[in-house]
This record gives sequence, structure tokens and C-alpha cells, in this order.
Amino acid sequence: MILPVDFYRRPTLDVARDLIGKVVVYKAKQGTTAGAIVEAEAYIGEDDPACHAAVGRTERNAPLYGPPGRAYVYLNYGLHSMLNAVTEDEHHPAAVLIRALEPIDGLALMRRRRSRAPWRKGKPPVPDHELCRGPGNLCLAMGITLADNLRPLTRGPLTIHDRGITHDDEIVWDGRIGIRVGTDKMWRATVKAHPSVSGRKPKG
DNA sequence: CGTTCGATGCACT
DNA sequence: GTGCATCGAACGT
Repeated sequence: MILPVDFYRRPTLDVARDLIGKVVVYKAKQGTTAGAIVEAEAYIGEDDPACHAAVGRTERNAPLYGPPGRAYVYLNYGLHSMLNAVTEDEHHPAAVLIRALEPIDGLALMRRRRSRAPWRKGKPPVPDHELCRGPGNLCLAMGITLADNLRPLTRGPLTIHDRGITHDDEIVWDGRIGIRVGTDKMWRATVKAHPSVSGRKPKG
């Protein structure tokens, strides 16, 4: 079942928590890829210094001020697309950054796309659990680009589904990573000890 | 184990 | 011109 718009029209922390275990599906010409969300971060409002809306409304962050249930995709570091799901409503700019997936469908296609990256030339293929590990990697593996910005997540090539996957008590809240400000907010939800979660792996 | 740094595009100032 | 919600290699310990 595709998640309805009302799923996204809620407090962003609730949406982030509930997105864990949901399945991102992308139907491209080359084939379909899909993966279950295992890591997501909330970016909430103009008072959150790490949220793109912190600088007020601009052309780039306009999707945050639009209706919920749409994709907010932007380019970072000149190389990596970032996939967000817009949440709340027109008066509350906020979104959830999808940071990692557990690959489910189309692994071969994901592997092919990952191998295409310049820095991967001549390297061994990416292990399955790393195919969608990290926000840039998952967009590359899924074929998500700036062309997907503002697309509804309720229909079209890019959708998010409830396939009945639950992680129950395995969800852990941490500080958000990869940002310089707002790291004090515990707004990063992950599946505990999942191999596809990005960031440094815990000591063992 | 840890930290540093280059690749690379574009919105923002 | 500056600085990123990154990735991964190349170093140093």
C-alpha cells in the first residue's frame, strides 16, 4: 500500500519514526529498484539551524513550504543528490531526509549504477548491504536525480510503500550527522545495529 | 584505530 | 567567492 498524503501531514518526528521500515520504490526504464528505510533524519522549521528553511524561503528550499507528501531533492557537494520527504503543511517547512535503505529489489541494477561513479572505476563491486548506505549512495543506486524534485511520493515513478515491515523496539534516536549546526537535536532515527545504516560502525 | 582532503555543481551572499 | 544534510582514498598513530 502506498503511503497517503496524510501520512506526511503530521509532526515530522512522528513521520521520521514511522518511515523506518517503509519501502522506497523507483520504477525506471532500466528496471525497478526498492529498499526499506533503515535511517532517517528530521529537519524541522525555520528555527532548526540545520534545516534549509533556516534562511527563510528561497527558490531552492521552496518545496519545504509546499504540500506534504512530495520529494525534496537537491544536490550537495556538487555530486550527491539528497532525497527528502516533505512533511507537515504549507505553514511549517519541514522534511525527513532518507539516509539509508536495506536493498530489496533490483540489486543488480543498483550495483551497476554504483559502479558508474567515477571514484569506483576499477574497484570491486559494492557489497549488497552497502548499496544504499548513505544519502548520496542511495540516490545513485535508486537512480534518483534532481529531476525527481517536487514529485509526489503517492504516485508516479517514485513512491513509498507500507509492506508490513516493522522494526518494533529496534529504533534508536541519535544526533543528526554530517551537519555543522543543530547536532544537539536527537532527530536521527535508525534501526539498531543494521549493517546498512551510515556513519561509523560501532566498535566490536 | 583516527583525521585530512579532493572531486564536483550550484544556491546563496 | 564561499560553503555545503557526501564519499572514499590516503595518509598518520
